[in-house]
Amino acid sequence: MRHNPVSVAFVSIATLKGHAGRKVDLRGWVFTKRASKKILFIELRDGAGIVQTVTARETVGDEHFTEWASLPQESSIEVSGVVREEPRAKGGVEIDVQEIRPISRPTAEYPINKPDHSPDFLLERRHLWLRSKKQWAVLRVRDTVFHEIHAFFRKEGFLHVSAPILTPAACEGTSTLFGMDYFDQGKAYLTQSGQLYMEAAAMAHGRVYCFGPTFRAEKSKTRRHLTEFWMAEPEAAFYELDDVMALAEGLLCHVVARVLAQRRDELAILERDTAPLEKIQPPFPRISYTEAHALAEKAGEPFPFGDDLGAPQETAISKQFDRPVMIHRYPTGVKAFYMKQDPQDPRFVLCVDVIAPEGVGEIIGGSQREDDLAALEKRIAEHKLPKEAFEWYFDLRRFGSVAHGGFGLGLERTVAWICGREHVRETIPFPRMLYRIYP
RNA sequence: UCCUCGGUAGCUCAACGGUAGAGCAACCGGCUGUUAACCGGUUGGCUGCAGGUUCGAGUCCUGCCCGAGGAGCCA
Repeated sequence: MRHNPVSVAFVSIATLKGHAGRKVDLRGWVFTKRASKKILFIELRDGAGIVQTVTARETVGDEHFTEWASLPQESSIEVSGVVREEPRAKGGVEIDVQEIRPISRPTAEYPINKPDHSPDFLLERRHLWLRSKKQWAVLRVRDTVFHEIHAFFRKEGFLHVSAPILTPAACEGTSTLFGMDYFDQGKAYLTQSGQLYMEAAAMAHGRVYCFGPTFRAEKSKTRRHLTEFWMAEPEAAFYELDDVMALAEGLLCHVVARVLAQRRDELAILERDTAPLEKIQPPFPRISYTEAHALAEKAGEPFPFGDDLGAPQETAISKQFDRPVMIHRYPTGVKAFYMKQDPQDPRFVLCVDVIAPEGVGEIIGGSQREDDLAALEKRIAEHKLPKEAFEWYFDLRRFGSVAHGGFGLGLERTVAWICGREHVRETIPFPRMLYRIYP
């Protein structure tokens, strides 16, 4: 069935408008098909876009017409035809087919054929689900978010530094880690944060960030959790909490603006209302934990003062704003050991959580770090963490300690928010979750 | 780990304790500038697994398996 390739320049569907009136060669997959006696419509998908092809029986003859009309969904094909401007078509152009050359016919019925499948069915076939329109759009937005996070940090003078994936011990000592045997040196773990290593790198380069996969072995079963997800973690020397908040605000505004500029079509495919995204402009509201506590109470979601905010509280608070909310200065007891105590009030630490609007929840967690050696050693002891493992980390305070801080941004939650997706599992190509590691 | 809900045709779901059904998909035919096309027909089942109650279980009971949502934890 494989034909002899001739020296033909294949055209991308994304650039078809510039070829109006000309004959082109395309290649891709049969996305949808509607056939009748005289006319055949095949939507061709080539990865860059989708275009409807039109085949007339009287033009191509009975034999060809019958053969091409029988091509099942997801057959791979080459198409030769003339580009015609067509106001009735979705993309403004169509292809008048002269020839279709099948490359490979499916050997079984394509399983994803109607938009009424359950999440479990689709996740089991994630390798095929990626081809469908909305999933295609989500990954393109994700690509832009990924790229623009890098672009923003470079613009702000941050150097990319890769953090290790394998680590000797818990970074934060809170979450459960994926462990493995590491030769004769005992256990190693998949990283849950590159932050501590970024603190070291910040003392070498001033402003740094890492952006890589992160692993949490927690048995979380919610639409906001994955066991493997991607996190961007900037860290900067001489940064105080206000600087950390300004950086987070700048990053989110930059990313949203770039997605709006570059991914209009994809957001339309996702039926995402872009009006809320247009509002993502500085300044974001900044409220203290104490203010958040009062706000939650007023919104009918009270919780004990001193406790961490739960998902219902976060949702209730974020509903009262039209842009991300920064909640800062949480009680010491509910936050990680490395966060610096507030000199104004030692009951609190200099941290910030950024809650995305529209119910997605926390997308950023950050803080100013404890830069005083004695205070840090005390916190390590309070959290019952093994002091020996942190000797290198103490060195950062022994040799020229300075104020510094940073945050972690969850890529999938950010993409879920921007794309208006219910669940983070749709925002990563192959999600790893509590009960799923296939495909 | 806990709470709630679910598992029936390839898919999405119905079915009072009394002969397992519809829509979609697939296949065949018809028709149409179609676009979640439409119309007619055909095919399609160990009702998650194991036991129990009953004249009779998809339905009731017990245990297990699998999944979804939420809680906790976090990004």
